[in-house]
Amino acid sequence: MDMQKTYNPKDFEDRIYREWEENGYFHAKADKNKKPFTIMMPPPNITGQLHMGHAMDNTLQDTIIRFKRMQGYDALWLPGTDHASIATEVKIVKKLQEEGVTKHDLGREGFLAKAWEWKAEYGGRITQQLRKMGSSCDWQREAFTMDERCSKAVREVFVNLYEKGLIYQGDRIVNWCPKCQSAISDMEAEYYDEDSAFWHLRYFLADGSGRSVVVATTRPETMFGDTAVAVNPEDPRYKDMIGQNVILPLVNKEIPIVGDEHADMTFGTGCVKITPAHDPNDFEVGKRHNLEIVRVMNYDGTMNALAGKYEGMDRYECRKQVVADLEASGNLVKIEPHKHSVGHCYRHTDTAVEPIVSKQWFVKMEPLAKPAVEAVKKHKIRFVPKRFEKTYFNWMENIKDWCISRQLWWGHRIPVWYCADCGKDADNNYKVSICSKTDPTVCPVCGGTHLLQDEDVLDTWFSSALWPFSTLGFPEATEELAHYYPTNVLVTGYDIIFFWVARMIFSGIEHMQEVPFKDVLIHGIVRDSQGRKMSKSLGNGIDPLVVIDKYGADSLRLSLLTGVAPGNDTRYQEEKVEASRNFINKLWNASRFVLMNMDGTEILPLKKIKLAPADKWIMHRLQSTIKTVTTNLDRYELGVALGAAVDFVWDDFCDWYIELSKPALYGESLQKKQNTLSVLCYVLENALKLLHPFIPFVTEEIYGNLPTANGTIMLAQYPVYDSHRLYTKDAKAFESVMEIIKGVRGAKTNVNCPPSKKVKLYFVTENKDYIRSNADMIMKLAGASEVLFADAATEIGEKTVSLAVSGASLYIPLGELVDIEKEKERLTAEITRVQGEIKRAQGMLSNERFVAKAPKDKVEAERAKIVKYNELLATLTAQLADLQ
RNA sequence: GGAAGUUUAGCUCAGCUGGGAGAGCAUCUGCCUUACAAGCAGAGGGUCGGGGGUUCGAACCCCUCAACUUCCACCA
Repeated sequence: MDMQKTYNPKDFEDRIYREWEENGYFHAKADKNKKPFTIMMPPPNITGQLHMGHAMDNTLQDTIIRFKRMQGYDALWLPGTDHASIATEVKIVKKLQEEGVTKHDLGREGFLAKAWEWKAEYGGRITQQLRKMGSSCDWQREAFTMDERCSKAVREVFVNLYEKGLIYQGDRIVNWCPKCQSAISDMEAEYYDEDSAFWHLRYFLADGSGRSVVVATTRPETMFGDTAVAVNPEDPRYKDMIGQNVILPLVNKEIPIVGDEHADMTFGTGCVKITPAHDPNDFEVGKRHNLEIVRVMNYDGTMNALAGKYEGMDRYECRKQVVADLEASGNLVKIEPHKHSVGHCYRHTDTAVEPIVSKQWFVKMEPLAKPAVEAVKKHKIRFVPKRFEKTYFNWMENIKDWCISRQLWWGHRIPVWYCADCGKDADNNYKVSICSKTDPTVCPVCGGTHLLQDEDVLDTWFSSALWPFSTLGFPEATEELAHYYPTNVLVTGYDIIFFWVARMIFSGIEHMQEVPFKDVLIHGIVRDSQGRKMSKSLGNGIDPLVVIDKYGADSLRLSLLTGVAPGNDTRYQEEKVEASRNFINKLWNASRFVLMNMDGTEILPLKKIKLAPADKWIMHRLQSTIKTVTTNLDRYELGVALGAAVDFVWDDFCDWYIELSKPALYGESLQKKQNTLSVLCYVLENALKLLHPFIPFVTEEIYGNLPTANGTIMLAQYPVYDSHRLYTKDAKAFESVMEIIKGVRGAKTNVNCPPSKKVKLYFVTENKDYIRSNADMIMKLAGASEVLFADAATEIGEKTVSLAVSGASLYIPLGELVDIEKEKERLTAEITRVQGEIKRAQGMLSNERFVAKAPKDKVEAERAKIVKYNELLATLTAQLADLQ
């Protein structure tokens, strides 16, 4: 036994992790004789390192999976990382920029080589961090969204969807980031309010009548792409102009006035310029009226040849110039200040996205969304907490097609080839395209060999969506897939429900014909101590590794789990970590206490011990704690579960039981000592097991020192709630004495009892008779030899005993036992309550429909309640009469 | 415009299907007592955001108002 006086995690955390990993304790063997329990780790992006959010996410998962593993499940927690197409590419480009190189300098292949180097470095860093946290994942099954396994799955899924007609290519308005030079999905655009203006422009009618319409726009530079002006067909102001032409200023082009519902009579001037190539609504209007689509901007945000003399100008510069020119030509009516929100690229937050028409690949969502909604409605998937189902439905029921192509290099390349030999059609599209699971070499039409693969890569979420099965070997029908799929629970933050959770659900249903997980545990985000989001720009992020270095991984984990409720945000505060560390230190020292008193005493199995009342009491408390912790872990109420375990250790075990055990440990009877030590050992061992999922390192370390451990490892077995071990009768008796003691102003005991001294028990109370009548019990339980009374608090000091007693002492400063008036009040209230219950039950029973229709056991339960409460009422009334 | 969440002690937060207002930290008092000063014993501190309602009984259910946060949609 060589435990140090204070807990020092650095002494053992790394060593213990190494032992776990080297001995393969986290490897799930796809054992068919065991029930599987599976969690897929949300793969962190390889863009950098883990932050507090990851720490929280992984602590939750680790706690759950350790719990299940200890319960005997074949528990698989599959780790991995995400290539994070756009995010990573942006980072690499930035790094190259610092070196003075562009990605085009390197070329596609050279760039990808750099990307893989990046992956090796950052991916490795992340997995090291996970180990530091104590994450018990199965490293032998580690996956990466671009490894062979996952890429194969991506290919399979793409081709399947393509063949079903659920993937199509089309010209659509997409959010275009001029900096990434790529399309981004609707969700990747972030909207911020910006101060801008409404430019009111006058367009004259072409008939020379001098009549005009005024359109209001926030993007005057797109006017060159205008192919119509829309007015509401019901609008009396403009009704008669529909069908006529107006002249587009600066370029003197004639465009028609069309009638369309899109124009809101009450908004702006009621006239809208229609620019189908640069606005999603206009695009729709254009389709309805068969308008030409004129794109006037290049993909880098500059104007193209169709903008005439403005060609080559940056979009904002062009805006200025156009406005100036319009003013000069007298077409600018007014400028109205206007605040509106503008989409920005989530990777380049300083860059406004440009809605722009371009050819992209899409997934048709409607047929996929439907069964995905059903699955949740039919409770095949359960969100915890439930309210997030609403968020999910809201999105799924209004879903738009998913733009999956990105004009990037880092990612899964779209498995579509074009035949250069067959050439292009009038619309500049290749005549022949081939979508295939294997790389084609010849054109099936002309037999030519000049095949060109589509340049684009897939949205990074396309591969993440397949994570629950791509990692298990899909499309191969592997044993793992059969055993572990569907997984049990997905743990993630609410910020990612749309991006990821929803897409995994419809992907799982579509490709595996089964939901990917049964439960979705949604947690909040970790904010800083002032409640702000942790972010790079604010510089308020806390590095989990720094915290671990100072306090140890267990303390961090504990602090992240204390008091959390599913779905709620938490704040990171160093004081919480400190408090957690203090608890662990308490546990450490309680363990030291037990081990120090061991002196080579043989530990007996509980069956062979005649338990003293206090022993039975602590066993009873242990059992009910096990029950609370287990049921709450199963409900994903980790905060509640942890709270119960901590309270048990600190309050019941340390503050009471250890104190109560001292007389026996320091007393003369070897038998008593052995018995007590055995119970101490038993309770400690089980407490360690209870806490192990939360704080794995320290519990493992202490466990290794227990004589009962015998070199075994903690993972053995989670304590099982066992009603036979409840010892109800004695425990209840003891508890009632505890009540007596605690009830008198929440007193606690503290025993300071050197060997072979007798214990005197002092009470200061006005209700001596009550104590006397219970004296025997109290003495027995506390191991005291005498019960004495002090007449006043002064006699034993303000608070105590150390003044009054030399040698052994157990002090219990007491005040009033029970305040009679208060007790009367309490009884009266209780009687009212019971009367209420009876009334309620009678009410229910008098309801004929209830009696007729409700399940019989419910009706019986109500009858039983009436009997029970009537008895209770009688005793209460008697008690009240006693007091009078 | 639509939706969700939050509001409980000085701070951070628990409080499960309505039934005695809780924890940690902070503050104050007394203790280096032989597991632990990262500790022990005790104390103070809350009209559970405001108002209304249902109920024998409301932090919890219903209505309403207020403040804060978040998500979605729209923004010519």
